[in-house]
Formats: sequence, C-alpha cells, structure tokens
Amino acid sequence: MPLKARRKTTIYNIAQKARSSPSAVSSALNGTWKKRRLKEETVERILRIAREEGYTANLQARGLRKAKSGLAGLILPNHENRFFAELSETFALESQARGHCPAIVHAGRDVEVQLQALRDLLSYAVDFVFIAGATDPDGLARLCRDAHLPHVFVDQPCAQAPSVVADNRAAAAALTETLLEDMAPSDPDDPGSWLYLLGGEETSSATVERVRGFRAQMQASGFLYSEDQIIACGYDPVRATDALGRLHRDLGRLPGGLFVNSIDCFEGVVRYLAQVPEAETKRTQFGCFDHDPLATLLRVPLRMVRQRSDVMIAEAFRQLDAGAQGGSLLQVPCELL
Amino acid sequence: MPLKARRKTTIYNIAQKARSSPSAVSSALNGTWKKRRLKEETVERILRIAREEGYTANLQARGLRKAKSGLAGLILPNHENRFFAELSETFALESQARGHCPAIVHAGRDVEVQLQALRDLLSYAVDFVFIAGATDPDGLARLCRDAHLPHVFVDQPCAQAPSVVADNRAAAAALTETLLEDMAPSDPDDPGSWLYLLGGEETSSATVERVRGFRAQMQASGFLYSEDQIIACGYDPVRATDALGRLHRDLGRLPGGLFVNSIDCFEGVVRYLAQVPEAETKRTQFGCFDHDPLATLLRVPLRMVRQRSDVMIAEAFRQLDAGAQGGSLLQVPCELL
DNA sequence: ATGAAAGCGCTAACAC
DNA sequence: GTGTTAGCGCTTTCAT
Repeated sequence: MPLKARRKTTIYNIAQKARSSPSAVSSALNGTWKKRRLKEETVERILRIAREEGYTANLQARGLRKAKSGLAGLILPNHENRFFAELSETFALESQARGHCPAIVHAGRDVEVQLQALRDLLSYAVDFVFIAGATDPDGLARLCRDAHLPHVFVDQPCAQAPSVVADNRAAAAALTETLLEDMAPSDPDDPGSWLYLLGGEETSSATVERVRGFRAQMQASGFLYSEDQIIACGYDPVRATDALGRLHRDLGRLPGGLFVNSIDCFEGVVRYLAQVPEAETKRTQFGCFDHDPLATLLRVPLRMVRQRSDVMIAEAFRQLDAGAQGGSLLQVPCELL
Repeated sequence: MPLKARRKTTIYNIAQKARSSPSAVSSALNGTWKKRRLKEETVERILRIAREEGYTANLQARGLRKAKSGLAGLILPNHENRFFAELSETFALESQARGHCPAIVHAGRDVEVQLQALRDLLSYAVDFVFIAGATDPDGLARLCRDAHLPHVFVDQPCAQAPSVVADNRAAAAALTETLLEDMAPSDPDDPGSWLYLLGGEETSSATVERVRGFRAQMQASGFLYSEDQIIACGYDPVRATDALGRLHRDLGRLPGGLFVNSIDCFEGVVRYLAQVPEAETKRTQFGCFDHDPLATLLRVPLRMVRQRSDVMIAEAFRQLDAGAQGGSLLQVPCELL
C-alpha cells in the first residue's frame, strides 16, 4: 500500500486525489477546518487519503512559511560529567513532551565555538535555546537578543538573561556543615585533622559559589580556615589523584574531611584511595558535590549532593513560558544524600 | 553595528546593498563563485556586507530547496544506562564534526512511539538516521527504505539493514571464562559454588547473545550448566536486588561467581551486598557487562566489560559512507577490564 | 463552504 | 561575468 514514493507525497498530491485544494488539505490536516467550515465529509476523505499515502508534513516548508521550526536548541559543553548527560536527557524528553524536536549541540568551552553553535541553531530557526556552561554568557545573550530568540541560561548564569542554576553555595554550605559534624573533632594545630576542598576551576561560577559556601560554613561553624584548604586542581580525575597524593604526603595522613568538587574528581580520589590501607580510608569523612549510585557502596564515609537537573530544566521552561526577558537568577536547591 | 533586525537579513537584502543579485550572493556565500566566474571584487563586497549585517543562512529555505536538511537523526530508547548516554554523546560530536546538526530523539521501547519518532525525523528531512535499541527493527527499516532514508541500526540489529552491534556473545564468553578461572574450584554437587548470570530481558538480542556466550563458555570450560543459572530478571536495579536476595537465601551463601548483565543490575547487586558482611562478598567473583569507573573501587573481585560505543558510531558512519543498503551485521569487539 | 494565489528564503537552470 | 526566474511544500489571506 505505501507506494514507492520516489518523491514524498505532498498536500498537492492529496488535494488531487481528494478532488480538493491544497488549502483545504492543509486545514484538514491541521485541525483548523472547523474555522474554515469544511464539510466533515471532505475532511474525512482527505484524512483517509493522507493516511493511505503515508503522508508526513514537510516541516522545512512549514517552518519556512511560519518562520519557526519546531526545533528546541540546547548548547552544552562536551559531556564532562553525568550532570550534563542527565541535563541533556531531561531536556530531550521534556522538549519532546512539549512537541518540539530537540537539537542538542556540544560546543565545548571555547567562546568562538559556542558562538558558532548558537549561530547554527539560529540558522535552523530553533524556537528557543537553552545554554549550559556558557564561557561568555554576555556574547551569547547579545546574539540571542538581536535575533529575538527566546533563551535561558542553565548552570552558568548570565547577568542579562533569565538564568537557572543549582544553588551551589547553599548546597556546599550544607555539605560542609554535615562533614564537620561527622568528622572527628579537629585540632587547630594539626592540619591533618582539617577539612579540605578538592577540585574545580576557579573560573567557573559553580566552583566560585561552592568555595564561598564552604568558606562561609567553616567560619559559621567556628573552624579555622586558611586558603590552603582549597585545592582547585581542575576537574580531571588524574589531577585529583595527584593532588590527593601530595596532600596525603604533606599531612602524613589522610585529612579529617575531604569535600570533593565533582564526580570526576571523586573518581580520581577513589582511585588514589585504592592504594591506601582500607582502615585508614574510613577515618576520613568524604563529601562529593555530585552523585553516582555506585558511590554509596564504596564503604567509606560519604555524603553526596545531587543537582536536580530535572528541576532546573523544568524551571527553565517555566521562564520561557513566562516570557522572561531581562536578567533574573533562579537558584534550584540541591539534594543532600 | 548589528542592526536591530526585525526581520533577519536575507540574500535579497544583501544583493540590494551590494548592487548585485540573489544568485550572485548565494554563490559568493557558498564558495561556488569560481564556477560562476564572479569577479573577486564583487565577491568581497558581498561577503563584507554579509558580515556587517550578521547574515546567517536560513537553513529551512535551503533545506526545502535542496530536499535535505543537514540534520542527523538518532533514535534512542530513554537513556536507561550509561551506554546509551555515551552513544548519544559520541553521535552528537561525530555528526557535528561531519557538518551535521544532531537531532536526538528518545523514543522509549514502544513500537508505535519509535515509529512516530522516525516519522518526525522524516518530516524534518534528516539526511540519515541511526536507530538504537529498536523494538521492531523491520518496521522501522521498511519506513526508512520507502523514504529512501539512509539508515543504520546500532546495538539492536535489523536483518534487512546495515547494523552495528557489540560482539555480545564473544565478550560474554570471555567474561565467563575469566570468572571461571578466578573462582574457587566449583563443586558439581554444590550449587552455591557455581557461576550465575543475573539480569537482562530474554527479548533483547543483546541478552540472548550474552546468554549464548555464557552457556557456550560454560560448556567449553567443562562446567555443568543448568537453566537455573540464568536469572533474567530485567534491567531494573530493584529487581536485581530482590533476585540476588532470593538466590542468596536459596543457596545459603553468595554464589561462587556472578555475571551481572548490565550496570543497572549491578547497582542493584551492590545495593544488596551492602547488607552482607564484607568478608563474604570477597569470596564471590563478580563480572559486569558494562562499565563504571567507580566500580573498580568497590573492593570486591570484579571484572567489567566495556562496550565501545565510540567504535560503534564510527563504524556506523563507515557503513553510511559506503552506501550500505541490505542487511549486514558488524560486530564490534568489547574491552574486558 | 472552498479554491486561487502570494510568498517564506534559497538554489540552480537558463538567459544574456 | 551576472541577472532573471522557477520552483521546493507549506500556510494564509482574499475572493468567491
């Protein structure tokens, strides 16, 4: 029955077979035929034929005509971690649920690449775009504004556009507080008994906020705090392994507590711990700002933070629906596990 | 400088400002102007103006005209696990590298939903599509064929189309062999000393192949084999926890070896192990058909298999480039870690 | 109740 | 060397 359609069936084909006109077919197919007051009989004839021919609308033509595409754009850095993977999945599912087709572009951390990615999405006339991990939010925002493209920043905020981020500071403070409570009482004179923060880039707003939360909570809990307790060695697991190795050597022991800034760093940390006598690893309180189901089972004292990428995406859509325009910052609470 | 373009600049605008024509602008912009023998001077004028106006091609119009979109389609089940997440990332990066914009659609496991997803992609005139985890490969393949849409099946093969899958059988055999070697000598009369396979759906070709590899290797290694050793409890972690609990109870101990059929099941397994005295967990040899960096560190004897989603995608593109048409099955070796 | 026709922005065949 | 023009398939006024 599905004819070997060398060329795909169009509304013209259907109109012909249905002894009708393209415009009638169009409105029949779009359900706007009550407005046009087509005879129900005509409509049914049209729909039947369309079904028989396996008709599928040409979305490029429609998009061209209506100056919108039905595409939903997402710009991401390369999936450095699970958080972005989860984010992109939630985005895909949610945009589909809303009748859009997700177009997900990986643009790394480079400013030019990200700009080009945005231009590409513009060329496809995406109906809106979410931007995660922007390196130069302002530049991207300007481009969106000039093109009248609805946009929301996620994870990395932008001062001149609606932004949704995790409440990094609060979650970091909460994690810090818990770790301090669970740690053995720390001795002001013994750096080996202190709590350290390992991993992250000082250039990313997420890390900056987490460090702030960490520092604030240290002080609030009445602990000594020195900048040596922050070891921002990046997100690479290997760097984390090395950094922990150095710390271990310098202190002569594992620290009393270790706040690990991402799951990737945590991987490096755990890799190091594999070489340490098991009993020793149990004396340190670990915290990880990210979540992995398997980590629960490592048999070391561990607290994890879960960023709610699902909530963040939902909130971003809410901003969109509300037609948010200027700079606004929404902070989504994290879960402490 | 970027004019507040209420309507986006088009080649007509540019043609006007450049005192030239749309076709000249088009070929200048597309680099086909040597063929058209445009004066270099003209071309430069055009390009300058285009740049000034912040011109971006309307890809919908181009696509409509050329009957192709520059979009690359991928159909996935909902990311049940890391494997699909990795697959989609590799796909996105690779299609971008080849000048396509990735359109990634999550279609679950339902036949109708998958078909609809494919129709949607057809509507967008994607230039090709990769299909992962197809529930009804034949139906999807037929649709592609009728529409003359280049397509490759990934992970779940299709008899009538080019397919690229992991070599599940070989990898399962290799994992089984290793586990048998590492296990304490097993006693034919004591089911507690045997090797079991836990997890997976008997309906998925991946599981079928893995079970085959498992069974073949058991026999090749001269071990007893009964169907009781296959516990296909699905992919849900909770089911895996329960199934392992029952096995534990029935055997009166943890089994000598446990081949876990996916990382999700493994999560359930590990969750169960958390309640078991640590010493006991170390007497079982575990294998997992999937990979998670953190799992290395669980302090139980563990072997993992890594499916090379990157190689699979690369091979799928190779099929595409070769213009592969009929049924062909390419099995990509896995890594044993 | 319905058809004709314009036009979205682009490319490519054809004209000169 | 360069301009003109005919569509690609669709939506949407406008005219019956």
